[in-house]
Amino acid sequence: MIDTLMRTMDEFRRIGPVASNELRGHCLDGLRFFEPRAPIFSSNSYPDGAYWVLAGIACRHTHLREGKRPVSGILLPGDVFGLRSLLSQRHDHDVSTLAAVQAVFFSKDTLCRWSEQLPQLIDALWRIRLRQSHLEEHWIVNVGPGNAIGRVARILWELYVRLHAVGLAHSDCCATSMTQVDLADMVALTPVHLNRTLARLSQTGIATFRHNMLIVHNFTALTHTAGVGSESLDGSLASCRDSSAGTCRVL
Amino acid sequence: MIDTLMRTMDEFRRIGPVASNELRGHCLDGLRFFEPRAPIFSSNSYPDGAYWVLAGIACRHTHLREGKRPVSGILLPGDVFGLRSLLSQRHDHDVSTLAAVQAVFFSKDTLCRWSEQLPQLIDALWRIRLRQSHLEEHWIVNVGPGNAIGRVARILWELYVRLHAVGLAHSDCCATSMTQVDLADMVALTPVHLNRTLARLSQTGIATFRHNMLIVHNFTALTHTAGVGSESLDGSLASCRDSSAGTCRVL
DNA sequence: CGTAGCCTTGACCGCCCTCAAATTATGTGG
DNA sequence: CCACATAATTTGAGGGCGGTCAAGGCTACG
Repeated sequence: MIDTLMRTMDEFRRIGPVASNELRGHCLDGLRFFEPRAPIFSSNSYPDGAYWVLAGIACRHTHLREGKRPVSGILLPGDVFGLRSLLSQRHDHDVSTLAAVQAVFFSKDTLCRWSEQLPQLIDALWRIRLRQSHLEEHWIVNVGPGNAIGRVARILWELYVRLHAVGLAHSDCCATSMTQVDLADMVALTPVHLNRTLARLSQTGIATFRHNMLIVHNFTALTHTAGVGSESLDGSLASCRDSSAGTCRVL
Repeated sequence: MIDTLMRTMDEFRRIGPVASNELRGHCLDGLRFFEPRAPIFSSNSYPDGAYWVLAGIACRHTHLREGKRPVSGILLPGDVFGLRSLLSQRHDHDVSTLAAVQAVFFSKDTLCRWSEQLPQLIDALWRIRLRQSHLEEHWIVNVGPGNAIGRVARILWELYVRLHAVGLAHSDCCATSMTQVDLADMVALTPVHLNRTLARLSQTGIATFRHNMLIVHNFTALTHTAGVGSESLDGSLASCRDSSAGTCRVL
């Protein structure tokens, strides 16, 4: 598991054997476990470190009055969170698990030390974070305009592609660990209307979502329904990789 | 003008006199001008550098079929753009001016050189970029759920606060250089309904938007209408500052 | 004075929300 | 394994918010 993620990280930034060993060693010390449906970070608390997800599924969200709980991102194995909050000195949103999560904790001290001694590691983490930043922008573009079916298709598309990328999908089927209420929060629809929209996607033979399980019957149609942006999103998912073999540190 | 921005940058990251002079010198060489309503970056092109806005107003946006043009961020003096695209090797959205813009161009070579010799400068630029990242997340939280009046209030609130912060507002009045169509794209409403919503805000004595000019009559009510998130947004705007006086480079 | 862009207003309609209830999973203790 | 409680999904009916189409007014500029 760790090996797979290390290879993925290496695509973002070649970190070399020394840093690789340091990181691998830290994965043993800093490993933490979280129950399903448990909070990891809460808003307005003060961060003391960052996490690297090894297994499980989590999400970024906030709590609004009236019970609204908009979700602003999905965290899968290989993703990093808590990094940005270290700079801004405060969490501006919550992070909670959906499925049970294993994550490696990097304390602020550890990160500061690496920043001096193994800056390529910090660079790699930032590049991983950067990819999420791209996804967030697509989230703005897709959750704002567009009708219900387009937004839902967009989310299912992202789930399918990303879960596949980290090996959490088998053929056209993936376990999302999400309820329809979770999905509703992600696309800013009511659970009732989300359910109707899912029914439409199912009736048209595009995708089915039942019991936390997503089955994509027609990926081409799903991509098309999700609308423009999917191609570029595809690029975003693959991007941030360090094709220049890392001559620049922070760039 | 440059002095003011240099001071602001210094709050994000103390960069010292050497870097300060280097940056100031570069502001003369790399200065570029853009007409109002002109493109600066276009999607799917390949980036060769980043910009630091000295004067004017621009925005990030994309082009969707059906003429939709969702806006994902506003760029004001002091803001940085094009930085993230350098890492991902491709622009995933457009940047266009609203008002005429003066911006300093940093070529990829320059940034790479600084990355080696004056890393605190790169760090400062990233911290500035980071603040925008916070705003983007609030954009997701606010453009998604919530009704028209809340979304519009949210945008007017951000405009008012940010324009004030960079001295582009006089008392309760600011020139936004935006049409109602621009605003409509920012909140994902049709121009028609945006107009009605603005009328409501005007009738209730909260704010008026006419002829590119925003006048806030009741800031407290505007903040309240914009809803929760404004307080934390306030924090985001002020955050990312380097209160620890910069012992860590990238952190 | 005329044209073009922007703003404003009206009428109509459909998407999505709200409220409510029925039905089906999931889990827990007996 | 069953009875029960709780959570999640499904379906229905009705209404409001915001979209769409269209026409008219305002402003700027040549």
